[in-house]
Amino acid sequence: MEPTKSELEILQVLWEYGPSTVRFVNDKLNEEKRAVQYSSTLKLMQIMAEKGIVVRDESSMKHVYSPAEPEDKTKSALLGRFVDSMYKGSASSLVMQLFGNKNTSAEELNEIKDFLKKLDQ
Amino acid sequence: MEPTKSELEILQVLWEYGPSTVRFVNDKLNEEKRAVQYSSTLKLMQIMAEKGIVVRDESSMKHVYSPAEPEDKTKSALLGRFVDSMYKGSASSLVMQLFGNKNTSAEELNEIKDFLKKLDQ
DNA sequence: TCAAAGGTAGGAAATTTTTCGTACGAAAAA
DNA sequence: TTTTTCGTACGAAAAATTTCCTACCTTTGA
Repeated sequence: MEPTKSELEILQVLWEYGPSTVRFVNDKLNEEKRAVQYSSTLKLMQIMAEKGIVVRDESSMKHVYSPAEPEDKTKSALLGRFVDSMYKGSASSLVMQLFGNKNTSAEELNEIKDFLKKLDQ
Repeated sequence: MEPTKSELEILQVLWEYGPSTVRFVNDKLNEEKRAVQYSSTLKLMQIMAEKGIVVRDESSMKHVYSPAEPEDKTKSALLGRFVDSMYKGSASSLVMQLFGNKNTSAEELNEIKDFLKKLDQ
């Protein structure tokens, strides 16, 4: 399913730190993003569990949440949708825009060149 | 400002076909996307004008709407935000994901290689 | 033992986004 | 001229998202 903006923030915490409790996620959100009440984060994560975006381990009192899908799969899907809607599905258009006007570092550029070389082999 | 999903659909019509009336945009949405009432599209475009996302030419009875910002600028901003939030700002990560698991055509790949070559010159 | 701390559940309010009904004016056609 | 068509304005409803209050249960520690 389609994570909303707030849900994506939560997913990002789970991706970065692995399976987590609501308390942990809420702390990270407050540290890294913005002020948000514990019960808001709780509610949102419960909703995500209902939707099947995350799975919940209830074996202990402190429920532990994990992404239902692998990070890569979700990111790929979101990226794909982004390319489709913004660049009519043209990945190359996206890349050109990325490097055409953004000040992307030479380092980044080299990484990509290496990567593309390896794709050929 | 931050276009919503529906607003983005409207922007895309304006980008593709140039300055347009509500009627025209509404027709395109119905042809290309989904059923939506004329008055819904009208309302949305009026809101977008209030927000400053589009500008409205009221000189004729049929108001003509245009994007307030150049297509590239808006797309770059959105893409930038996407990279920041999804790939911690790493453009190369994004590109690798794009080609790592999606079935991107060889043609697309070549376009990008050519593009990168030109960037060096 | 029992108070305090910390956990979940759930409803409801607030906000944002989206949709549409209706009023009304201008233009075009009969 | 009169009717029909086509346009905007506006309010409000509906839907989706986000936030928080409160109840209540479990664990911990004094």
